[in-house]
Amino acid sequence: MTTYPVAAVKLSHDIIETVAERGPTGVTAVADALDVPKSTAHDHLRTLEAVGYVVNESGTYRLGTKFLHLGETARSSHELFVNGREEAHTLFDDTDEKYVQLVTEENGRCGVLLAAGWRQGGHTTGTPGAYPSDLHLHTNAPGKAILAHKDAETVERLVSETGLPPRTANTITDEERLLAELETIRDDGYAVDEGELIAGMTGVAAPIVADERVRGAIAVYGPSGAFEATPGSSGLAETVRQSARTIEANLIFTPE
Amino acid sequence: MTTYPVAAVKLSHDIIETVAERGPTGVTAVADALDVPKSTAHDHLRTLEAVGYVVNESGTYRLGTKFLHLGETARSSHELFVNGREEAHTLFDDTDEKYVQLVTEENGRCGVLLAAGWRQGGHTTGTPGAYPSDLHLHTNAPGKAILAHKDAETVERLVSETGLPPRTANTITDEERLLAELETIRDDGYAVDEGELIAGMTGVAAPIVADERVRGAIAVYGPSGAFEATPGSSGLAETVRQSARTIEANLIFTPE
DNA sequence: TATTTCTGTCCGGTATTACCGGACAAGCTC
DNA sequence: GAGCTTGTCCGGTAATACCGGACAGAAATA
Repeated sequence: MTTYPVAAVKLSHDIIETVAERGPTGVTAVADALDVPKSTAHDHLRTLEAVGYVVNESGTYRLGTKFLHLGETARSSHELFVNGREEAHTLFDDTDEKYVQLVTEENGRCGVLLAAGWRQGGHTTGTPGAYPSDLHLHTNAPGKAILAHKDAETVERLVSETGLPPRTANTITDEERLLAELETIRDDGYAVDEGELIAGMTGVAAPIVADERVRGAIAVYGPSGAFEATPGSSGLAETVRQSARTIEANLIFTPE
Repeated sequence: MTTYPVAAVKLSHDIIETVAERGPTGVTAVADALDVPKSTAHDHLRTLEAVGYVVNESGTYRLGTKFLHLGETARSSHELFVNGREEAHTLFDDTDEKYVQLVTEENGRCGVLLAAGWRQGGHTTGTPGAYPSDLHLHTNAPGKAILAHKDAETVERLVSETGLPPRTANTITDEERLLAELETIRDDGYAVDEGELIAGMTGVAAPIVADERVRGAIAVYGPSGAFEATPGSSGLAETVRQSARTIEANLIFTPE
């Protein structure tokens, strides 16, 4: 069980999460949802408002745009994003009608740095779609690609800590099968997800390795119907691997 | 002086802000920057890590991608963004080589919901550039457009609370002049910023009003040289106003 | 319109806990 | 390998986060 040295911060986090889930919410609704006194919820909301994390609009609270600022700052300071953003967009342009993600690892979970995909109307806005949170590594292609390049003991530790919770019926929940698949991924140089994260969605991902360390992975996702029987036999897997290599080169050749 | 009912949350906020400014930072650096004991900084960083706000990479801490998720959630739940996003991109496409922003008001500051502008390489990524934080309303075009449609007492309150801090030499710092300009903005239907936020950058903004209430503003910015002598005489101001009207219509006609 | 029942906000006491000094180990740089 | 860092951990205590209760105002009821 993870512990929280500063309990108050954990509560504020839960409140933010609640407001995020419910959209604009009142004090009592938040208090009820988290089963804390109304006054406590109010204390936290007031501080969160003072620092700009939430906004008070005549009684109801919503998330502030400060998170957009922080999110942008977070990824702009990430060398994988800086070195991979352009190539990810190139890959996106090359693989029509699919989604492209640039993923790193954060505390044993997937951290999505870039998600291109949503085409709005006619023109490509290129604006990201969803930035999912709390994605376990074993549930998707980029996560597995990352996992495949970790030491055995790290994998063991992660599995024993968090287990292998399923997302769909196809999610790998058996450790034996996971380890076998990681072996395959190392051999092939890419990972495949056939409806393991989202039913009906297939993905191909290639790991990004630099200086003997996995820095993340780049992935292409799309409706399963849009893929060849085996993504490896089509050129797609190789295309994704090429993108990964380009980013690896950027990482290595970039000064600092 | 604003007060913080839960001091611990305020400290965590300051730590996040510090990490945001400095990029990947160690415990001692954070502690020194905020003048708190190393152990206290560590306590907070550990909790922030547990909730996913920061990531620990072998001793140094960086911001987590969770902020991207929260940022996206924040604006997706905002009716101005939902109803204005497409029109903002259309406006962006119509006004080449400029920046477009969709702005709301948050606690007397500007909240940037959408910032289109950065063209990467040849293809339009449309991906947002900067999401600035802590922008006072009087320092820029969309802010002034919003301010112009607030009650006199609200304006008075905001000015007396925060004053009129300058950003550049052109920023309005005199209350008389501000009030006069707000009058002009109401008459014209648009606001102009000539190097008041950023030296050498000119902007035109139109307020977005629905149900007797200012919901925000939409703005076009660009290098001052790219603008006609007076933005009003060119068609630009009218173009921006049209975009604002379209968004107003979306806001009013959208169910709920 | 009067009444009831919500809401969000505020206050002050107390027991919890956040803060802090100090100590440890591991990774640097001379 | 010595001397410096660094990040991490522990436990006591004084500060404070939490909570019950009370208030005013807005809806919703009648």
